[in-house]
Amino acid sequence: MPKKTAGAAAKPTSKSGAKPAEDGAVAARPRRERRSVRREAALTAAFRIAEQEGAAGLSMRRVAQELSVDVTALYRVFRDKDELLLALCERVIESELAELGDVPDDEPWQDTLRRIAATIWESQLRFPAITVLTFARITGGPAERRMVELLVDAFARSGLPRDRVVLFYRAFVDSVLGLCAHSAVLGSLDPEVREKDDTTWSRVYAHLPETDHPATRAHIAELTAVTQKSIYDTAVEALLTATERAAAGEGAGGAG
Amino acid sequence: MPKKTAGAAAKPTSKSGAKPAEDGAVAARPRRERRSVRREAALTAAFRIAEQEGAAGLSMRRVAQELSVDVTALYRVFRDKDELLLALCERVIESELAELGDVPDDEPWQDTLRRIAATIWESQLRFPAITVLTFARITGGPAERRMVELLVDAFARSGLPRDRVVLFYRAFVDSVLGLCAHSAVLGSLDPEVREKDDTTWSRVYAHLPETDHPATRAHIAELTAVTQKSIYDTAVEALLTATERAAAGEGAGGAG
DNA sequence: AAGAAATGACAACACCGTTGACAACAGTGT
DNA sequence: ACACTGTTGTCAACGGTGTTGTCATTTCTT
Repeated sequence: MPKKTAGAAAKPTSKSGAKPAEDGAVAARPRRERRSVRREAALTAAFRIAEQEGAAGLSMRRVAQELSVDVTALYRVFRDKDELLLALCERVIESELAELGDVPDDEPWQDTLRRIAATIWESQLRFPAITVLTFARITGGPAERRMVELLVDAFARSGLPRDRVVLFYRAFVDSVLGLCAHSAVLGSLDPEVREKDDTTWSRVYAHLPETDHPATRAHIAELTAVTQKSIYDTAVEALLTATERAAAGEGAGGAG
Repeated sequence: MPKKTAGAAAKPTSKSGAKPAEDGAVAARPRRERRSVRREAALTAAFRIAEQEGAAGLSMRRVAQELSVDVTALYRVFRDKDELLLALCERVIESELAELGDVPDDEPWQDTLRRIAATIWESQLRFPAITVLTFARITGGPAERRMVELLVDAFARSGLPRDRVVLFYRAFVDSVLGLCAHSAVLGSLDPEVREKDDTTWSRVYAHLPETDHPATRAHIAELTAVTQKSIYDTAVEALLTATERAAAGEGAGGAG
């Protein structure tokens, strides 16, 4: 196992690396800019690879090759692959925020959440590989923080008490991300495996003896016809309705 | 990429391999038994490895080593790693079915679904590595078929029309599996990364300037306190309630 | 110009999934 | 007893992965 030397995480370079926070060093800028450009280039290259060759094709060597650079040079910019993945995730959230635009003050919180859910779904469709690779990870970056703020604010507008706000907020985001990841896995599998899974329904389940699996057999047509998006929408609406009902109940009955 | 020769999937040995279905060949049994035993042993070994060393530690070589056998011998039993993973997934579903027991005829469909959701959650807790590895895959095996039958039957008992049955059924299973996978990822990460992600909330989000992220800041205590299980239960109940309401609506207003 | 810092490239390590060629063994038909 | 066949296991190897150490080169600071 390529064990990461956690002890070295208190990296000796961190002391000098922490310094650029002071804005006085104007002359230090050009270097930073160059490195930043490399970082951007690496990310866009990684995006293109992930889009075209799927999650399996997104390797450090492949990204470096796309930049006509040695692999190890990439490790000067990203400490490890995980950092690159989180940066990609951060970028996806940025694009989602851009597509989302501003949230009008008078927009109902349900509509805000519907728009967010739709936007996340679309970016999952665009970059399934990145969705599946960064599923359930936390970047801690500014874009993610902004997205969290939008979501928590929307749920807070429902009027629920704080503990219920975070409960429904987490149920919402975790479900949304889980469903997107589910769909993304299906969309980013090797074509061969993908076909295998896809046709499993019709191959296996269509030929079940009626005696053993009557319910499945009775719904086989609908099972093969249902779409991922309709499933997603159903789950999202269920969570919104549950939040609405909880808000109505708490608002009528209890404390603020 | 180690491309799989899909053409060879129509393997020439399949003709002779299909024969053992005939029970007349009694002498051929010992061979099958030996192989079956090896298969079982490999699966239990894989389970132990997955449980103790996580998803990253579960490799073909590692399983073979656990059996004191060369790696390539494993490839006589499992065509590739994917087949081993699907077999593991099947086994997990089997254990879930066993823990689930029989479904009483008079059990309300909501309770059936609650019991299933609880069982899936528990097995996710036990084997997070396998959950994350087989997330969103279809085994097509008997255990999975039985589980599908139980779920579809439960939703059918709600009285919804067939297309709505499969819609809510899929929304339910996909959400449940997605949420379990979400939690399993958190539970099966490298301890180092896991801690990084875990503490991100308190590290990053606790120090946000109030002006930029007021809603997040206002809910920081609740955000760090909420548990994965309570999130899971909230989502499950939301989906059940949505199904109930849909059933009530359809039953009162519309077609049968 | 001298020194320090950043950056890139080469080689290498320890893994991974997978395949092909070959040897040992079981049981079968002659 | 013999060759034949099918199963199971071992050895070596291929191409791939993430990652590190070492060294040279460029770039910036002083």
